Amino acid sequence: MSQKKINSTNAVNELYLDERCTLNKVLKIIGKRWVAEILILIEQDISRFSRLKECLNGISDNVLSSVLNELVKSELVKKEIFQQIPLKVEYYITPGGADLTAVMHQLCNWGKQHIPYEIRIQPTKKGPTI
Amino acid sequence: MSQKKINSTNAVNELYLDERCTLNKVLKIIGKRWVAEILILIEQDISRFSRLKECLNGISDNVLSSVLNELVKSELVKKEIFQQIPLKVEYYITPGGADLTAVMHQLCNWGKQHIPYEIRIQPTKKGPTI
DNA sequence: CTGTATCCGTTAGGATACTG
DNA sequence: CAGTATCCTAACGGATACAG
Repeated sequence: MSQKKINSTNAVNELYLDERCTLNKVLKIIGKRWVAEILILIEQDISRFSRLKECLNGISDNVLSSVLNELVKSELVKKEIFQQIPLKVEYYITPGGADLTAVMHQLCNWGKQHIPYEIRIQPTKKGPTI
Repeated sequence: MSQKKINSTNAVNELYLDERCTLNKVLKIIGKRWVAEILILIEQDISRFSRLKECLNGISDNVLSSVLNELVKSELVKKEIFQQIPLKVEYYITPGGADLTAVMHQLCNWGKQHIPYEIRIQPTKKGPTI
């Protein structure tokens, strides 16, 4: 990274816009439904497709599949395929993904402090909660 | 005021995630387009509707308006109306909102470290001077 | 100046059936 | 077991006109 005149309004604005842009990219990845849940489940060693589906009440195959593909593409998650019968696939979190979940846990803590409790629906299937 | 179909799978899944962890509620608020930018602009004392619109290249009135309403409703932002002619309104961040932007800056830092550089936004319009 | 009302195209999310 | 292919609908984001 090159040194810049941090005092100039120009440089400050440039930095700001750069930041705004990057933050946008991050939120575009993790801001979609199911993504945060899935990432944190994988962080907690729920590594199989079927296991993830068990933990996520109501998700359909294609949605889980597409989210996993996105996470792999974004390099938050690694996919390992074992060529066996029956087929076996495992997902792991990457170091970058783990860094991200750390911040997401802070987001979650913020929510616990600032978002009021509203409706409670019935407890759902087994699986670790965040 | 559109009413939601509460028995659709879509709404059920949304509720499920909301209940499962507040993280999903948080992301539902800040994960939409423009929301993060607007919140950070308000944090940086861009308090007027017209000023925000200037800073956000391309946003339309109704979109800016609806995002602001959401932020007020979520108590991340306070709205103060001065009954004058012409009308004057100011938005400022709440303590809870400020806490949230702090975490958002961490998200942003994560992005800077882990998201490869692509396009950089050109600072065409005048932005805030921090 | 600060919005709301309405309309409209695009996309995210989901149901279902099928495959290696 | 671990997906993909299709089709479908509701919600989102935006354009425009107008109002307090």
